[in-house]
Parts: sequence; structure tokens; C-alpha cells
Amino acid sequence: MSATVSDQKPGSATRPRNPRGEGSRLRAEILDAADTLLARSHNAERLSLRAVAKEAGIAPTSIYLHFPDVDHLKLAVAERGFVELDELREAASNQLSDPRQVALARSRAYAHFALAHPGRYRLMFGPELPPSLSFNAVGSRSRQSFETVVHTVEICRNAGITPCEASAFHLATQVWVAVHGLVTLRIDRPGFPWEPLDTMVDSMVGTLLGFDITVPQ
Amino acid sequence: MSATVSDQKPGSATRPRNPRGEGSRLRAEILDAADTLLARSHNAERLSLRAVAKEAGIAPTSIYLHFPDVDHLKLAVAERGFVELDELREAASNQLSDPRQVALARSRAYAHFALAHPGRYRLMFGPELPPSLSFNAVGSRSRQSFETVVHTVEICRNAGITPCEASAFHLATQVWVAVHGLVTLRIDRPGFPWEPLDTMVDSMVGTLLGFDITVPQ
DNA sequence: TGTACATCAGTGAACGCGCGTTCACTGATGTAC
DNA sequence: TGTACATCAGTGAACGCGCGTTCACTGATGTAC
Repeated sequence: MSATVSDQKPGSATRPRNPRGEGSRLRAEILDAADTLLARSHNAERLSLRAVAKEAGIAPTSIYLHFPDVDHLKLAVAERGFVELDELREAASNQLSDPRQVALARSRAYAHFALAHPGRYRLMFGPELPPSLSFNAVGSRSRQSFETVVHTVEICRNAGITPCEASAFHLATQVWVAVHGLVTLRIDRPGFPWEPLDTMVDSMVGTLLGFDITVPQ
Repeated sequence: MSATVSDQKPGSATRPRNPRGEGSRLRAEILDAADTLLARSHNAERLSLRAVAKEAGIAPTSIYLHFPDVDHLKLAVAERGFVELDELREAASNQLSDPRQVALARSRAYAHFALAHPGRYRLMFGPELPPSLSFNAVGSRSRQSFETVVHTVEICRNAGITPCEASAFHLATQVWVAVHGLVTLRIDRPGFPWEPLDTMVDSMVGTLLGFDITVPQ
């Protein structure tokens, strides 16, 4: 058990600098450290630049090599979260053909992501990012993410499943806000006597989209 | 326009002390100052003991005459919020007899309260209060507040309006989380192309409770 | 009627902490000549 | 082959700020004797 040069504890002061030309590796390390921090203390903790630097084992000033300020760091963390959320929803539904099953599976995947990563979820959909970063502008990651919900609902409509008088945008918005409310309250009020998560997601999404939740597999 | 002794600017250093025996007046002044602060900066601001003291025109230490720590101050602010929310819902529905109209009017009043007082709403339903204050325990103000939703749904069920296979608790929970998701996202993502608030509340609550939204007045 | 004392409604200074950001710097590695 | 210089990947000290909380205190008003 002899200590060697390659022994690198996280947060150790002997972190080796990246080789020339590979400075951008630190950017990923910073974002990883932020995710770690958010995962560790999911109790309403805020992300701070200094805490991220400490977790990454670097000086606070080194963050500025890759982000102009702390808000842009938060933005980058949120954007990585949207990528992961989209991947999880895709993975949960790409083997399914019934549009109803697709809608339910994607909604469940969304809810599971939120409850598995409450800190990241809050950064993505909560009040911590300043509105100046225009996170809900058309074309932004979060809007792209919402458009996949609209698309899923449109497939249901084209299959004649949902009530035809409501627009896909209208229904997608309802599904989004309902599942968002469900997961945020489950995170923030864990003492409430919640029914099982999947049961509630299926029930609410099924009702809002106008189909029964017990569809054949 | 001569200055007299009774000229009391808010935050002035010349705040007169309360008469003997009336020290508890300050408690209400502190809570008023907290509400003012929350109303002024509803952009994700946190309530701080020092900021409340400054707004009330007192020394930070004076808060401790009435609250053991900052969390109990926040708790008191939240509890006043629940009282006001209950009053607003009652006022919005006490002239109505149709159970469907009652359910919709109370839901709309809830949503209006949240959007009119986003800072207070976040304190009541968000992550800012430590779970140790057991805010969702049976019998707490927030649980009492939720029980009124269950009661409203029960009246609908007894009138044969809602689908009979779902329990009132089940449906009330769905209504609560749906409207909560709607108002928090409207607060935190004001750039999204939202449909009118009342339209969305009526549509979601009507769908979840199983009745059409265009009921006769 | 006078006075000592208790109570009440607060205040003021100080503590140690974490925060975002700035500025000047260090020291290794590549490249031009 | 040697050397001056530019670039790159970071660091360290310091700034002013707001935070929650502590401790000892002040000064007015009531009450007991």
C-alpha cells in the first residue's frame, strides 16, 4: 500500500495540470464536480462557484478559465441536464410502438430523472437561473425538450387517441405542468402520504390525454 | 411641510419603542416586513433575518425577541400565508352552490394567490423551510389546507360528478399537484407562451375531476 | 411621598463564515530563428 | 543545437459584502415597601 505519484484523492492539492492543448478537460471536470455536489446535498442547496471549485480540487479562480461567471456555470450544468433527460426519455420509449405507452413511459422517465437528481432538476426548471439567460426562448435546450412532449402528444392525436378539439400544444403543456408539480412536491414535501410515483404519473397523464391507463402492453 | 415627531419613515432610526406590555406588536411588524420584502423581490430571493430587520427598522437582534431562529421566522411567515390562502379560497366559493363551480373557483383563487405572492407561495410550498419543522405532518396548517381540497372533491363525488372509482384523496392530490406545477412554472418560466391562467386552471381541474369545464353558471 | 428594585423593549458591537470577483503572478511547454 | 519568446494551464492573495448568532448593555416604566 505504498503511495505513488498516481495516488490522487479528490480535492487533493496535488492535482496535475492538464497537458498543453487539453485545458478544456477542466471544463468537464468542473461540470462533473457540480453534478456531484448537487447529488450529495439535494436539500435545497444552492450551487456556489467556490463549492464547485473545492469539489473539483482547483482554485476558485480557475472556474473563470471556462465560464464568464457563476450564472453561466449554472447554465452549463442545466444544459447537460437537458441532454441527459432527453436521452433517458428516448431510451425509455424507443422500443414501444403504442403511442399511449410511449407517452406514459416518457413521462415516467421524466419523473424518475427529477426524483433521482433533484438538485439538477431544480436548476433546470426552478428559479435559480436568472431570466436574463433567456432559458425559455424558442430554440433553447429547454424549449427543444418541451417540443418532444408536443411531438409525443401529436402522435397520440394522429392515432385518434386524444380528444381532437384540444391542440397538441395545449395538452403537452398540461402534461408538463402536471408532472412537474408532482415531482417538485414529492421532492419538497416528502412527508406527504404519496401514492407510488408511476401510479400517479400514469393516472394523471392518462386522464389529461384522454385515454384509460390500462392499455394493452 | 414641517417635520414633526410623528413623521416616521419606514426604516428610519427613530422608531419609537412599543409601550410596556405591547412588545408583541413587534412580532406582527416583523411578519409584515417579511411579506413586504417577499412582495418586492419575487425573483428567487431568499428571506434573510437581517433583511427583514432592516425593512422593519429594527436591529437584527430584535428578531430574537419573538423567534428563536430564522427558520421559525420563515415558518411564521408561511403560516400566515396559509391563513390568507384559505380565506381567499373561501371568499371565492362561498356564494356558489354548484360543486363543480366551487372546485374551479377555489382552484383559480389558489392560482391567483400564488402568482400575486410568488415569494410567499415559494416559502409555503417550496424547499426553503427545513423538513425538521415537519410542515406536512398531519394537523399542520399545510395539511389542513390540503384537507379543504379533499373536502371540495368529496362534495363533487357525493353529487355524482366525479368518476366513482377514484378516491377523493386521490383526486384531490392530483388537482393540488397539477395547479402547483402550473403556478410554479408560470412564475419561474415567464417567457413560455402560456395560455390564460383561468383557462388552464379550469381545463386541467375539470379534466382531472371528470367534468366538462363549460358548466352552467 | 420617596426610593429601591424588577421588568420590559429593545440596541450595538463583534464573531466567523462563505460568497463572487479582481488582479497580478507562476511555471511548464511549445515554437521561431 | 541553442536560446529567446509566446502561449497555455492554472494559482494565491485580497476586496467588500451579507449572513446568522452571541453577548453584554441601555434606558424607560412599573411596583413594593
